[in-house]
Amino acid sequence: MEAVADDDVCTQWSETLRVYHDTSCELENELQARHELGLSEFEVLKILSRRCGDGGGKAKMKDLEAEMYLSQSALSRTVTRLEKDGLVTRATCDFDRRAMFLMLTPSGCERYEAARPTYRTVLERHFGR
Amino acid sequence: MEAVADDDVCTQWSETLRVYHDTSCELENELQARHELGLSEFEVLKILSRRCGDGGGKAKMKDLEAEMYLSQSALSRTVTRLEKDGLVTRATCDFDRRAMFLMLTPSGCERYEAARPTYRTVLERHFGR
DNA sequence: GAAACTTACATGCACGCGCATTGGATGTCA
DNA sequence: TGACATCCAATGCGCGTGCATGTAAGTTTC
Repeated sequence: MEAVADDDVCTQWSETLRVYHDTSCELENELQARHELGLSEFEVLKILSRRCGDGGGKAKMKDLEAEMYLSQSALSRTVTRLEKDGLVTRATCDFDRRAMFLMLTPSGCERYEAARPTYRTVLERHFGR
Repeated sequence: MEAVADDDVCTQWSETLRVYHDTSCELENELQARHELGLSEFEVLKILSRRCGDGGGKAKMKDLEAEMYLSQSALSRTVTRLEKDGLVTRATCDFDRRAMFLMLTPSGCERYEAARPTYRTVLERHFGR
């Protein structure tokens, strides 16, 4: 019974790999095609919109980093992209001028809300009932 | 009950993301540090070694591609890397000169066998009992 | 059997990632 | 106060990936 467990971990890993790749590819493609958003970009918007409900969620970079599976540098550039697209604004923090606050712009909020159904649909296709 | 299902798919996806990232990062790091192998490289060796048991498994590129979550171009380059390291050899197929056969070299076989315990250990740490 | 199509693999290219480093701000200790 | 460690974010760099394309070899159609 213990020997069989070896096969199990491989199988579980293969299955995880399959689900991850299928889902992330489709998410990436759909979000890009329909909303001009990468998956990382979307995830940032998602967290920001959760942060402060509606009307401009804000969060520090460090907090975002902790909630995402993205390195500090990758996150920094993702935010740069979002900022360039006008979906997010950076603001220095008064209390700690090393830190940066992020704020969702109205346009960012709008884009996120538009993309959310696409996101859900894809997830439901892969995990749904 | 149906409304809750929406939360479920997100949760399932988050969980998949977490497991995938944690596991693949650790696999990548451990394989690289201990055996100078990337995860993609290892997966190719793994399939090849399964293909024909011991003594030089061989397979066509197309078959490999079908078994991996890797684009055709990425696979081609992965094999180039493996070939450069002497772990694999390319051979043109007599019957179809477009196709390439891949063969595990003794060195490749050895490297794979050495790396396998590392691979298993990591998987067991993440999926085990 | 020649032209049109398809298939297998390699390669140019752009992009996003992680690692390491940098630069500026903050905290600490003597 | 001055020296040093720590922290936050940005950036240089190299790498692996996917997409689009190129090239050569097989297949189909007439």
